[in-house]
Amino acid sequence: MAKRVSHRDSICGVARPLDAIGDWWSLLIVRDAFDGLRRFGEFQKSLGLAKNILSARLRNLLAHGIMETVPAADGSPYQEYVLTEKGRGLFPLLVALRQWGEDFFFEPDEAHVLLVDRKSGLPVRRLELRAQDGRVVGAGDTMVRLPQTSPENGIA
Amino acid sequence: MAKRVSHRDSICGVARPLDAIGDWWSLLIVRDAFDGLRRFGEFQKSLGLAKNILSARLRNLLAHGIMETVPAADGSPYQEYVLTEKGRGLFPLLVALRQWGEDFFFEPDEAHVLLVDRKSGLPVRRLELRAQDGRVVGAGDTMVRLPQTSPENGIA
DNA sequence: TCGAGCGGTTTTAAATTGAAACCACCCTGT
DNA sequence: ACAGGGTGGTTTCAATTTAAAACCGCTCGA
Repeated sequence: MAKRVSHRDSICGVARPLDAIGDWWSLLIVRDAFDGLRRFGEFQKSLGLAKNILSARLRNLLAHGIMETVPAADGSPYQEYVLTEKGRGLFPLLVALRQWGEDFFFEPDEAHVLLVDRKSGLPVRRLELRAQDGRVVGAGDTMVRLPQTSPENGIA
Repeated sequence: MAKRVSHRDSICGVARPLDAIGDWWSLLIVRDAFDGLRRFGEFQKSLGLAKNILSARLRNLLAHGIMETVPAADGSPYQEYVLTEKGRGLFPLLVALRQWGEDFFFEPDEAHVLLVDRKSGLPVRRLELRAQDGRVVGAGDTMVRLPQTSPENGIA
């Protein structure tokens, strides 16, 4: 469960969150939670994974503060799993993943779900990274700056 | 290697790309590739993973068209691994992951790398999802529309 | 009080991971 | 020619993780 990462990775800002999510199942659970699923059985039916795995993944998400349990909500004596603010912070990541999937994993004419703005019903725009002045920047237009040392290339 | 996902997932637009990436190591390899790393040994030294694992992950990334091998580049008789356009399409996802990490995985005063605009040297803006009319939309402002059926809630 | 649904845990086999050893190829020096 | 080192892997094997299935306990309604 606790995958050890190198020091370089622990400061890098990418490996640490990856470690918290755990594995892909966790991300699919989070996606379903955004969909409004809350109950153990709902996740299990939606994802089709074994109950012990789901149990372990939920426990991990709870331990990392990505989800939390709330007592009842609709009378039943069971608890429900809901996203915390930290968990809701994963929304852009899921959108990025979805848009990447739309770009490269579906044939142009292949049917797939579409993320639309609830108010207008129109598809949302593409995620774009912008600099402070509003320019859209790509990977090559960015670099990472290390904490106190001199700048260095890449997006590390 | 080939994790089976349900039909619901195969159309969902999230599970399919997840399956292609494979696991977290692959995403760290892609991150390093954005950093300019190209050689087997560079990846291995940077990530500190076993050579057989790196070999398997690179093979998987090649198989999914996320990276490709190019013959030489600098005289050496070896091949190099570079991102394809599909692989470069993962940039927003990595940025989303990084920004989430910055938000929730570092103490306010804790040193961490910063993604900056290369031209201005200033930090990049936050990724924002916008509707066609330019409004910033969050998870609750969106829904998914299935291919030919009636609309349905959630971000599925 | 019986049974069913829900939410797990335990058990067990199978698959995956990862460390280390091994190997092949090319280049360099002598 | 050939010894040695760097690079890029594959193979081997033990240990961990995964996953399916059985089991368990609780609550509720009949």
